Amino acid sequence: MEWLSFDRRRVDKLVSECWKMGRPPCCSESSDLKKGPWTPEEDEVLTTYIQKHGHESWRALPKRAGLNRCGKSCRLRWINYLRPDIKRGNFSEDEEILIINLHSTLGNNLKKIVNLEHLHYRWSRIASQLPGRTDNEIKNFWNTHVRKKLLKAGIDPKTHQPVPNITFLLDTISKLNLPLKVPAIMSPWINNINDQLLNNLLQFVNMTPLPKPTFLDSQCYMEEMVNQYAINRSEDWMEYVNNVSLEPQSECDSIGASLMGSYGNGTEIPELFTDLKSMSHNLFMENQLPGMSPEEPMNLKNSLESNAFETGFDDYYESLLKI
DNA sequence: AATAGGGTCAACCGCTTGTGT
DNA sequence: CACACAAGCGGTTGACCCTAT
Repeated sequence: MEWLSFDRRRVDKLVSECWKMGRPPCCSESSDLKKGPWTPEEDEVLTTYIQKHGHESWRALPKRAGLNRCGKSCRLRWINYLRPDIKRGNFSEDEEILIINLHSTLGNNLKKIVNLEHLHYRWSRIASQLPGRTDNEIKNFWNTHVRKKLLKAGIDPKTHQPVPNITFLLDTISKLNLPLKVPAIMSPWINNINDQLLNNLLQFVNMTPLPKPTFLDSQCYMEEMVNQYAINRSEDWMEYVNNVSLEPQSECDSIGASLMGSYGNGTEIPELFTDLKSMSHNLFMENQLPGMSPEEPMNLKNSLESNAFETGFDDYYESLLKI
């Protein structure tokens, strides 16, 4: 029970620290300090106090100023809203371009190279280049405007690279003339055709490119999953998958799991199709790929739903290529 | 007119980093 | 070096607003 002891150590540490200090942590839930939107009166009190005394200690500030808020809340309110040099209003086109440029250069600083989930954008560093704008404001602007704009233009907002086009990928696959023992779209994983195609497919499935250092690992991982499943074909396989060192993307898991089902003797095709259908549905209806015409997702979905079970792999594959 | 759904953004939460002792 | 505390940071939430039906 390693995971349990880890959590417990952490919790014990926090609890003992609280007892030692003889007070609850800042902004604890049990505290009766006010939360939520600030009133104009509170703003006035905070502004007046800071203009008169500054903010050398945020923790001590609310008590001295007579505010029933925690220091953290006061700090946020001052920095993001009350500061006199705050520039309010819409972002200009120049600001937007600058944000995108800064995001592409500063944004890819990886805190931990090994895991994309830990990719942190340096909003504060970006904000420091835009006088009067706060990191919070830029972060919101990015998430609500710029991100969507880039996606619409077919650019991955995380990498600033063009997103691979599904039609192009299917066309490429069709030229490879693969045996259709498994759905052709899945073949690259087990046939090891070429790295670029596999990478494109992984990008397509995950919506973002895999980090370069782990790409080959992902390929080996997929192949190893196939081998392990072919050898064991038992519930132990899931245990194996859960214990490998490389963390797979969840979508890859789903494809891998589907692929495993058909790899050994091909008797689990219906399950494979079920997974493919739901996977395709999720990919095309929920995460609509940028750069596609509006009809494409629906066409593919219809094609999958109407053809997959009745006509078998070859027709299914053909129907994909016709889109 | 009512309301469902989506967009926006201020504020919060939890974790990390920096600093002083 | 270890610890305690403050401050900073990025991700997420939820209230509010607008628009389409």
